[in-house]
Parts: sequence; C-alpha cells; structure tokens
Amino acid sequence: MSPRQHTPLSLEYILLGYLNQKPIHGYDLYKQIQHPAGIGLVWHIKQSQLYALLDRLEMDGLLTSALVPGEAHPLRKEYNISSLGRQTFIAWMRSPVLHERDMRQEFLARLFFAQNAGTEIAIELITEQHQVCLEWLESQQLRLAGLYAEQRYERMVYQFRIAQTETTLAWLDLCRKELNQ
Amino acid sequence: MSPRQHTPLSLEYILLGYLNQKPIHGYDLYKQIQHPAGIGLVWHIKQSQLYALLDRLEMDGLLTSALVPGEAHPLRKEYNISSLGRQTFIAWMRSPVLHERDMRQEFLARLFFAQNAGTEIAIELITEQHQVCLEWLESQQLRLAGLYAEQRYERMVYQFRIAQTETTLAWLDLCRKELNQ
DNA sequence: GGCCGCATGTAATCTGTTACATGATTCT
DNA sequence: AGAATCATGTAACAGATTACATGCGGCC
Repeated sequence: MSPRQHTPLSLEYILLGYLNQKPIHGYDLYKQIQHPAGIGLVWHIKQSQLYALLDRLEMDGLLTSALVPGEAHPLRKEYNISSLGRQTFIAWMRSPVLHERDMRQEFLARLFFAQNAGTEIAIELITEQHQVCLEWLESQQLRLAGLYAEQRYERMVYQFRIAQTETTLAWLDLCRKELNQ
Repeated sequence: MSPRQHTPLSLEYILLGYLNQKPIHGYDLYKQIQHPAGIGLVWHIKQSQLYALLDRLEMDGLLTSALVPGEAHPLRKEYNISSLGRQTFIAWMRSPVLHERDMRQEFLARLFFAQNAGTEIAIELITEQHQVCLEWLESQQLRLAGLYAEQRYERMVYQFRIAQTETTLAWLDLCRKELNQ
C-alpha cells in the first residue's frame, strides 16, 4: 500500500516539525533550519536535500503543496502539513528516545591514535582543540543575550551546546594535566 | 593520476590509525573498532563497509594485503600500511581540527519542537531522556575500573563520554526546573 | 548593465546501512 | 550432527554532499 520502503528519519521529522508550526516554502524553511539560534545549532541540511525531502514528503502524503504566484517575488511552492503528516510528527514526538551511541567527533579519533604518535603530539592536539573550543565559545556568548525569555526552547538547545563545549574544555584541561605528569 | 575523486574521510583515517599500529585482517579490525573501551565508544562502522573501505584503501595504495592461509582458521587477508598510507595518516593527525558543528541529537530536535506540543509533553520528554542518560551512565561506570593506568588514551575518550553525559543530565535538570516554574 | 538575493531544482557522486551469500573451523 | 564463531564479501538502497542549471526582481 505504502509507496515507501523506509521509515523516515529525524531530518524529515524536523521538516514536519517546522511545517507543523505554519505553512512555508522551501527557501524560507531552509533559512529557518540554518538559523544558528534554532535547530541549526545542532542540525544541518543542504538546500538540495531539503527540496528533495519536501518532494518525497509530499509524495508520501505527509504534506500538500500549492504554487503561490509572486507579486514582489519569484514563484513559490508553499507546503502545508496534512493530517497524516501531523499524526506522523506527533507519533515521533512521543516515541521512545535512545542514548546517542555515535558521536563521531574527529578530535576524539585523533586523540585516540595519539598513543602511537607520542605525548608531545597529543599535547599539541589538545592545546589546539582547547583554542578552537574557546574561540567558538567566545563567538557564541554574545548571542545568548539576544534570545528573549519567550524563546525558551531555543535557549535550552543553545545552553546545551554551550554546556557541552564547556565540559569539553574542562576535560581537555584534565587530559593535558595528565599528560604533563 | 590518482584513481580517486574524493578526499578520504575520518573513517578511513581510523582504519589507517589501527593499521599504523600493526598489520591486521578485516575481521579482527572490525572487532577492535567495535570494542566499546576504544574508538567504538564514539565511532561506529558496519562490517560490510569496513571490507569495502579496506579494498579502496588498497586500491589507492595506502595499504597492501597478503593472503594468510589458515592452519587453525579460515583464509585471512592481512593488511599492512604502506609508506604512502603512513604519510597520509600523519598528515591527517597534524591537520587543523574544527569545532564540530553538527551534533544531530534526536532528543534536541524533539525538545526544540516541544514548543508546539505544550509544557507537559516537554517535561515528559526531559524526564524520559534523564532516565535514559542515567541508565547509560550506570551501565558504564563499572567499565572505568577495568581500564588500566597504561591505557591512557582509551581512558580519556571514555571519560569524555562520561563527562558529556553528566553535563547532559545537569542540563536536563535545569530545563525541567525552568519548565516547572 | 551587472550583481546580489530570491526561489526551485537536477545530476552525479559519495557515505553508510540492510540484507543476503558463502564457506571453514570449533564447540557441544 | 548441528550451532556458534571465524572470515570475506556482494547487491541494493538510503542518506547526504557537491556542483551545476535556471530564471525572476531589486538595487547601484
């Protein structure tokens, strides 16, 4: 019956999540997802993939679309969530979450192999990564002030990212101390 | 000249990293990568992908292979890193690292969209995730004792994972408090 | 006129997963 | 004899990236 052989993954739920808020067209949706105060802080997507996913979600009946001819802009294709789409989204929101098993931080891989490269290279690596984290933190701290009290959930996701980076910094310090002994 | 159109990604460097330690065949390498006290804690790979990558690394001249007929085991294909492979690996180890921009934690996506689902659902979500993190932590704590003092780098990666999860727990508590106000 | 931003895509390729195939050896 | 583990893959597909194509409207 179903035209799909696979279960939709998180990216598709994220699109449904945005469409659950209001109808939107691809270009605007892309900008919203990219926006670093929102989901863009932790989740990325390419424009070409976005359009492809919207297409597929429509084919699967989770979205409907309507062409909006432009007065002051080019032709838009505005998407709207269907009741099936809304059901699917809610089912996802309520399904059990797991502990993420795969973190794929390139830095961790390098540190792991530093055992064969010698202590000095490991310390260099740690120092460099420490610097990168610090710079990122400094570039971000300013933004927190810009998140108003009403933007609760944006702020939470933001704070998560900050907290994780601070933990990484503290851990890097510990590693460096241990290697200097 | 080169048969490849792409630059190798981290997974391929991880294979080179293991092969830089000693010659090994696919099956053993797979078990080492999977082993949760090592790189397996943060990086996953499927067996079929592993064999495919080894194949490609050999075609690219980064590895050589030799068949080892078995006395007490089936036929093995033992891989050895080439000098080009070693150069490639070292260049990767010394290249600049970036701050990871993409974390893709499904839980964060759900929390973000909880703004449309209501506070109760958000609190439910947070409570559930808190439980998942706690259970994971408890399942892991025992292992730290098993990592001897010599296994420095394994222990560091391990401690990173633990610290990140503890930070997540603290952050979840903060979120819950804020939503309960 | 030329460039930038808006807006939607296509094609090719690469990365990673799922499912399956095959045969040897070891354990019970 | 049968099951589990050792050992190496193939085929098909899904997910994601890169590069390119196309056209409209507004601004300098």
